[in-house]
Amino acid sequence: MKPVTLKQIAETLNISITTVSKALKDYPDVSKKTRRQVRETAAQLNYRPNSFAVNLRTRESKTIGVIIPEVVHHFFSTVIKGIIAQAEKKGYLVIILQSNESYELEKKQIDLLLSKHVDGILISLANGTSDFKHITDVIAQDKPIVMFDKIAKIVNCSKVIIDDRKAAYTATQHLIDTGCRRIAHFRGPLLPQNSIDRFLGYKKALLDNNLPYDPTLVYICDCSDMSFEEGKQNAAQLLEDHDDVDGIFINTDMVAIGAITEFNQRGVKIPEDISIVGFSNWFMSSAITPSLSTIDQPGYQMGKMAFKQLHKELKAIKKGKEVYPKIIELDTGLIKRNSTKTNLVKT
Amino acid sequence: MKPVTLKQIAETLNISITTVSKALKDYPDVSKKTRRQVRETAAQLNYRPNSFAVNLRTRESKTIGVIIPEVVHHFFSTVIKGIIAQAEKKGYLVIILQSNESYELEKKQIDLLLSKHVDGILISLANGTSDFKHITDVIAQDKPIVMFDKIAKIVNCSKVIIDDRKAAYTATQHLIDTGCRRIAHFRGPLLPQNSIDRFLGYKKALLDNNLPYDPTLVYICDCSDMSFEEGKQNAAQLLEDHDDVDGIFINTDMVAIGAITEFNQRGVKIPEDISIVGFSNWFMSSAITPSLSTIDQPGYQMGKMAFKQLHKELKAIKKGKEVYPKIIELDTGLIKRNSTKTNLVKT
DNA sequence: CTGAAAGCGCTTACAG
DNA sequence: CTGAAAGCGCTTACAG
Repeated sequence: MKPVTLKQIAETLNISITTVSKALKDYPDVSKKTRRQVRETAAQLNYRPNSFAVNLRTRESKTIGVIIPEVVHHFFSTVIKGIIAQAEKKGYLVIILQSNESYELEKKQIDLLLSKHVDGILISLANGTSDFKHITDVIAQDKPIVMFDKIAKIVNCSKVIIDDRKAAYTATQHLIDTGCRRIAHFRGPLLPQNSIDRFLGYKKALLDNNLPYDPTLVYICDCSDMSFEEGKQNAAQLLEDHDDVDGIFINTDMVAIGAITEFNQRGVKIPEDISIVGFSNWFMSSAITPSLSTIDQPGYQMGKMAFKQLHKELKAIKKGKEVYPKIIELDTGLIKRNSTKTNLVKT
Repeated sequence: MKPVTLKQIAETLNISITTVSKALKDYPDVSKKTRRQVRETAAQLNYRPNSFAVNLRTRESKTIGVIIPEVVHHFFSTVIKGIIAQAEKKGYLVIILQSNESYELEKKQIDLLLSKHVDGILISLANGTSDFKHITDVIAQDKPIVMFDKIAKIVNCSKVIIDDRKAAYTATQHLIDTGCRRIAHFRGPLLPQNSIDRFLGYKKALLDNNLPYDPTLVYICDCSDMSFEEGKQNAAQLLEDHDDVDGIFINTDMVAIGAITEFNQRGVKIPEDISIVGFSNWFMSSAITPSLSTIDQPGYQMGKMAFKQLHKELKAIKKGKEVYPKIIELDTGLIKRNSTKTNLVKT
């Protein structure tokens, strides 16, 4: 069954293709009667415009691309959900690609999306990405690109982020406020801006409270598929290295839950012996025992805002207006649960 | 900066567009010299074929659509990962839509994908879907569609599934083998085939072992966002209704983990008082205490196979061959952990 | 080995 | 109010 075209509608009604096209697009210069006839016939024949032809003419695909390091990830899949929902509202379709944290793949995928002529791109950078030419190339082509979560400060485009430094500061301050004095940090990989910022927030909180910063208390984890295991391993290592630690601020909930599991198995009491604050408010954080104090990271909202900003820029470009990159910072909150003690009165 | 076209390359080299096109596509009837020149110029100008024009001519978009009930879901996001990985290998891009378990949305999304002229569709049905005209319409248009996980037996298309009934039977049998005699079931919603099949497998295992089937021991949960909470609630309700239950087979791990959490809080001993088997082998199942015995459900593999089958059909259709729907059944396995007792010798 | 021409299905400036 | 015509960028059957 061949798809129905404008031509067929035109022939059926014995009028021109032009008029059919106009009638369907509600041009004012078509008689009511013709318009009605055309619409009826189109419905009857189950006409669907051929989007390739439309795209070729209008130079719009009504499709955007999303590149994300990892799909199987609660935070990222929540962001995707936000993007898809918002995009659908505005009539956009979403192509999803995953970089597996690889710079090479990310580069290829940008190329792929560009050759598919997506209208714009949403990206969260791979951990391995330290060169940004593939991104600036997109911008140079006048295609809007919006970064979210894992961004590059140096690239001049819109970004949707949280204030990782501030959030980490709050988390660490909470540990201090509840009596911790020797606080370790399980950080993320070295390159990504957000793991750097969380580390800096941790450090600043220590210094502002006149607590010494001790680099041997900082443990790195890749936070990839194995992050639950990494949490267990780091926790075990920490117990071996330092018997005086009384608090840990952990880069991400999954790792924190690994650590809690390890401590539980070894009979280390949380929060009595060691208090823990995680990051992201993964739903399992409230399910584990003890429940995990953590920072709430609004993934759905982030996806939604990222698309909204992209859409704004899309519209601006279409009108030939200048686009000014915008940094959108979403609020985070500290969620106090049972892995930290109740606040002490500040002295 | 306007995109480079074949015309520009042709003008640069003072040859025809035809020859440029042929040279880039490795047609044999182009001289080596011309081919080299064209390739060089194309690279220099950073030529990218306009996919709309190509699609319009070739009637292929090299894009497929995926409709899934929920993106923020460990099993489904794993399937998506498998689909994307396999599709990328074959040069296909993947548009992802989520039905939120709504039949109405699902219908609209099929329409959307069709009007975007995706080459084929992969779908896991919404819980609410009981009419399949939107699916058979796709098939009638000679577009291949492959169902996975949540399928409709009645629709004549390819499907990638597991044998839910058999897996549930195995899970229930394991409870019986380890000494349980009064076994409850937390099942999924009423419509989806896989929750029906899991229920039937549970029932059959009871009957085959001469254990009475008691409908009051079957609890329903929607398994939506709230499924962790549902597990807790059902567990609490079960304790109130029946104090003699010694085992539960639970439709999905997330619900099972909710139940475990509730039992832990109430001091019900697992597996001594109540044994539990879940379904899906979510990674948290091995993290929780006690770790959860469960059925391993190969999500990545399922996504991979679903795309592979679609791709096969795409190629067949292109060659004008007949397509024969195929049912692909993936293996599952019982994973014994600490929420069930060690096997007793069968009497 | 090269190229002129038709055509994919649509949109839109222009003429009447 | 209607329609002939050009053109988006490509592919390919055909002629030379």
